Amino acid sequence: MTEEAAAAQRELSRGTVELAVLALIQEERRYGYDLLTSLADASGGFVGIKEGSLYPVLHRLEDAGYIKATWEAEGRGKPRKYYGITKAGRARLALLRTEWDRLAAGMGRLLDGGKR
Amino acid sequence: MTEEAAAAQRELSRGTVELAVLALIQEERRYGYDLLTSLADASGGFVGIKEGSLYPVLHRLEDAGYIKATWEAEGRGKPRKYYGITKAGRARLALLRTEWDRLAAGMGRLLDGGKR
DNA sequence: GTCCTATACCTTGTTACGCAAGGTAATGGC
DNA sequence: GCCATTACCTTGCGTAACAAGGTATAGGAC
Repeated sequence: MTEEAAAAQRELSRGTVELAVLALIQEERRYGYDLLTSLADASGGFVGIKEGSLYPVLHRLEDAGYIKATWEAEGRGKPRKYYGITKAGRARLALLRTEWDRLAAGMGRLLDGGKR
Repeated sequence: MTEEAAAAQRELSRGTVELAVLALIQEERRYGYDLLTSLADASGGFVGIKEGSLYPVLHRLEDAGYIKATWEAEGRGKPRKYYGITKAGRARLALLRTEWDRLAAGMGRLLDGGKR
């Protein structure tokens, strides 16, 4: 992957982070550090996020009441902060999902027009 | 459309503006003011852009050598600044299109995983 | 025993995108 | 004469994502 392509990917994926994070947390409870790899995996490597972005996002989502954290020390290593989705989070996820579908459809139509 | 949904749409569509604009200009030469409505139309209303965003984007694209402007006064009204795509612009468009496809596929996979 | 790596949390400062809110100017309808 | 529309533009703002750092624990390498 060229640097230009990577930059383009970064730029395009702006705004998808909240949606991606919520989607993963809804699937099952997650902790931050896990999300770093899970995000890349679940999207096939095309939705990434860096540490410096992730934690602020998680705090933002928690402040908004979309996710809720509980500390868990299971003996191993440092204790982890697990996030679960709330009822409001599910509603938010549904909304973002809808808007994403619309955007994807809109872009598809737009790009398709150029091909025809 | 609620304000929340509109905000979500704005947030998600960040980074798609350059791609959308290039796609439309590649289709046929366009001037700025026309793009304001054409963009919304071509995407079915789900990719929008405001004046305050459009002109900076056009200048950015022109500075980068992706599009090229020519003034045309066809008797009617104020003269228009028509933009055409350059060779570099076509390459850029292809790259963005590829990255967009990947992002859309990645998000699709990620969101699908949550549904199953 | 100490060092390095991986795990796991976090913050501060920067960049740049897109928007809101303005400004300028020409045409045409009423 | 005036207002809406077309058509270009700019300045200032909010904020998202990143880069680059910091803290701390556990476990393996040597």
